[in-house]
Amino acid sequence: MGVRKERAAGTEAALKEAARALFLERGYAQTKITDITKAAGRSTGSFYEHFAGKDELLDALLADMGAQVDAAVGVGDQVPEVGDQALGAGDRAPGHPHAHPREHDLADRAQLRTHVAATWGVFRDHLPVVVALFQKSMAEPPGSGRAWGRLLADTAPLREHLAYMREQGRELPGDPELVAAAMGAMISMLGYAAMTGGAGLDDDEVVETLTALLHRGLAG
Amino acid sequence: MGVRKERAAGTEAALKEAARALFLERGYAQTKITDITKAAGRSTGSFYEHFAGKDELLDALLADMGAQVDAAVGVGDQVPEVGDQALGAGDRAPGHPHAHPREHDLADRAQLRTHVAATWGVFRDHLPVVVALFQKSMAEPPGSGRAWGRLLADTAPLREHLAYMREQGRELPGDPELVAAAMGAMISMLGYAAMTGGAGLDDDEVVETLTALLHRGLAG
DNA sequence: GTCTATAACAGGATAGAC
DNA sequence: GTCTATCCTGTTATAGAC
Repeated sequence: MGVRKERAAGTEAALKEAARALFLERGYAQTKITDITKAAGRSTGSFYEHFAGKDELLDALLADMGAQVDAAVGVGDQVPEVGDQALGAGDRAPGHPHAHPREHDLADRAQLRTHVAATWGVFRDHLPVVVALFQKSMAEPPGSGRAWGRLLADTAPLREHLAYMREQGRELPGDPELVAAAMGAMISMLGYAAMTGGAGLDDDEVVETLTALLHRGLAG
Repeated sequence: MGVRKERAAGTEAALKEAARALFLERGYAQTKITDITKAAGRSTGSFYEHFAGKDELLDALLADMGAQVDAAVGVGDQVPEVGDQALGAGDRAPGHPHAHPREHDLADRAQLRTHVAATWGVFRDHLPVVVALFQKSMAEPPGSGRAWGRLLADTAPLREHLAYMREQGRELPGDPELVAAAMGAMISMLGYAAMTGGAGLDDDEVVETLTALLHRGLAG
């Protein structure tokens, strides 16, 4: 962190960092490759030396995020699936390493809260990437139906938890798949809106509120 | 409906209809003006005789939708605000005519269901426009914070209901504004995903499930 | 690896005849 | 009002020197 920035960090890192900042500020589609190179202080030609295009850059950012999330939660540890649920599990590398126990009881307030908080935390910690991913997925052809497929995929672990609950005789508000999708939709959409614009919002308060709402909703 | 289509219906109507179909199929951003004119069997130049651009075309579609929704619910009638809540209330014409009673009790299952069903119905009945609006708003610069502002605006009536409930001494899962936003986020995101891809989904089942989830969540 | 310059190509919007 | 033809702008991607 000398007078001149850590240019030694490498062009690739500089491009990534610039991209993160711009994706968060202007959005994915609005950020042109030349914007990124300009912000990073590099040339257009140099960009293509490192990435085949904007999509591939986002892939790289996604991989970085995946690695950090994995490192943060540890393999086989708790609530890793909510990280996936945040968005992008479908786009993630092959074979998600998380073999997650379906016995987590979401009717238990503490466990539910942990799940909600984990998702919220991933949003918070990787906002630029999550935002870019979200925007990109929302720009897809509606007719493809991929939004639904993604939502189902991202909430699959949640669905498993709910299915297990039902097997235990607990009464749910509806089909586990649908309820899981509804929960995921709520958290991700609210997360996107709140974190890109909810200035005075306290993360704990939001997690607390969502937990309360869903806890009552699920446990009755 | 003769051999050759009702070309007499007018170019403007043809363009609108083509736009609706394409917005739903390919998405708003991906639909080029030339795509619309081609589908409508008109020329590029003709398009600009009727609309200043794609945005203005969407405005026109939105106005049509607004008129239909107003006609359907009647002024001063029940649950018109959920129509707004669906999306776009902020983009709507000045002075929303709906003076909606805040005394609606969302802890009452029937009233809650009516609200949920109304929102869902607007999605269903005006899917192309809602989808286009949704996509367009998600493409905006995240840094502008408009997503949050829109969510708050669209759920304002909901918030009023919740605030009233709280005044009546009922305990909510959290701040009315936040809870309303969460509810709106859930319904709109799930609606988008489900209606653009949830093939075998039954509307009644979804409304029933959402109502159950939220009813428990709010009423405890 | 990095740069400058430029090719290649959308896509939006307009001009002017009919 | 509608058409065809064209202009113009912004962006991606590449070529080729350093």
